[in-house]
Amino acid sequence: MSKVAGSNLATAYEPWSARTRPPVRDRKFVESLARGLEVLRAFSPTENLLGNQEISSRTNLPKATVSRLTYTLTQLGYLTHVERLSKYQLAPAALSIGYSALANMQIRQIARPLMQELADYAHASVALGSRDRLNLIYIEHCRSKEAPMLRLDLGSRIPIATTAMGRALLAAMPEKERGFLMGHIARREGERWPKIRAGIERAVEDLSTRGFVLSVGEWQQDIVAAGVPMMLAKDGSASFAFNCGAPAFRLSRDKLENDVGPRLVNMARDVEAALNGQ
Amino acid sequence: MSKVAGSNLATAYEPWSARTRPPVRDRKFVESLARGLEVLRAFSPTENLLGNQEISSRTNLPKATVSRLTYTLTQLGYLTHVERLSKYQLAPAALSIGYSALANMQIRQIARPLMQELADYAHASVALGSRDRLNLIYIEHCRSKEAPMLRLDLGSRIPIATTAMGRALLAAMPEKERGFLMGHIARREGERWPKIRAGIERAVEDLSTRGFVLSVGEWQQDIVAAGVPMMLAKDGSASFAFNCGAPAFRLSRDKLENDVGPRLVNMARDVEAALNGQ
DNA sequence: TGGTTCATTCCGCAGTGCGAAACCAAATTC
DNA sequence: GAATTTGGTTTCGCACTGCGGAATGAACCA
Repeated sequence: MSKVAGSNLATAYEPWSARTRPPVRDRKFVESLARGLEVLRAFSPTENLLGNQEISSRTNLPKATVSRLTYTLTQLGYLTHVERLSKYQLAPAALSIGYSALANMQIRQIARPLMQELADYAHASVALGSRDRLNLIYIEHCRSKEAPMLRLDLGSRIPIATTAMGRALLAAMPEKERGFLMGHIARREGERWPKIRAGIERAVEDLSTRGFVLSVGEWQQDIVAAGVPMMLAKDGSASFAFNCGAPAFRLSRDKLENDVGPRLVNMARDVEAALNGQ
Repeated sequence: MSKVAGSNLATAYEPWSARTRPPVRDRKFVESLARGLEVLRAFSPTENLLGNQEISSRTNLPKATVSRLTYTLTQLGYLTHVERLSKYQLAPAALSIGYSALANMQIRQIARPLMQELADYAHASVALGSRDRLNLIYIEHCRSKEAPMLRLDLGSRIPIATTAMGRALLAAMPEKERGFLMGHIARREGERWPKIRAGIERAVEDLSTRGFVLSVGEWQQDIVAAGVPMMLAKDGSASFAFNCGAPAFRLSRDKLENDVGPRLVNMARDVEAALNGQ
């Protein structure tokens, strides 16, 4: 099945923005559904209030189309129309979808206790994420009691290119797929690309030599973290990654490299084993 | 604007299932988007793995259509196809939408500390929810430290008809809208309707006399809770509700009625004031 | 009053999305 | 191992949906 049209590569669908018009005509693909979802995606924690115009420019969809889509989404309760300055905002219905997703992932139940254990041990934050386009989405997150740090909740998106978790995933995926994603990242980052690229290449290196990768202040100033991938299927689909991180002053690089990193690797192996055992 | 087609009443869109074919032809409404989203909604924490057939029956969409929609949603990363027994499952992308929704609601930041305070005081759970069709969706939730109880996470759905939170909302909405929703509930509940109806009517009564409503074991055996509505706009849109609940053995009915309930009302007023102050 | 900026609505047409039915594949049963 | 069942996918021709450029409307501003 799925003789997939276009540039699909293990569902590495384009992260545009500019949906370059369907090069092949795929009779199975429902365009207007995709467009509608693209509208929902245009919203983010920082860009939370958007007018039709803005949505239109962010998604590259014609104004008239956006108007109809927002109308529909509002009818259905996924958006609310803020009269005051006629813009739209995500509404609760949008939540309900996502959270059914969370409830289903048995990987979370299995991983959580182990993650918490490590978090407590390292006085750090341990998270589990999965890729979505060029981001990672947190699907589980444990923090140590005494170190309430930057609060990333379930569902948060972090970039794939500069974070430990993201690089772990990149480093672990098939060459070809990585190349594909890197292409997109490059296009997006422009200026900063060479540096980012170096980081990724180091990650590939690190992963093969020590089993985990690092990000030391490369995503957020003063945050250090280690990352470990976990590929559940050999084809690269169903892939997750863990990170373990903390503010630099709380977690020395030495400890990260020689203690926490290796433990994170073990933890990932344990989760993997438990999952296969199931 | 929004000379709305069909039976829309303050976005009280049908909770079907059976989308009775658009009686009026609404040129603005994008049907296939609605259908695609309906497919996503078919999944729930309990029904987490669905095949095309099952989706088809749950949504009343023809097989062929569902096939195309699931194909599309999979392409986009909202569903994953579980090879093993060819069914679909919600994927992380579904999460990311919901998360952005949460992050935006300033009501949460304002309400949280007050909610936590009450939760601690009452050794109970305090939640804030908003309506979505015939459910409520938790958008904030605080529990007392020493009473880890049934774990309802953000995004959980609870029924509107039997819970304190739901009835609070029902009781507070305009007569006409309530009637409309009750019609749907009735149709859905069949047998149980008379009892449920009585509960709702008592809620209307309770709300006007004491400002809060109760649900004593009517949703879950042994769970007692009080509920208070909060209407932000006079038109009934943008409406939320709070609850405060606990296992029966931990919270006596007396305390609920005479202490916790009134406090919950005060809390809601405070939040309201703070929001208007903003 | 004329110039901006946005949203909505029009309207004719292209082509998408539809869905009954045919087709397949895998698992069961006889 | 043929026949049935159960689900998923594909076909195919057509209706009508959804499209989008352009016109219209509605605020706001100077």
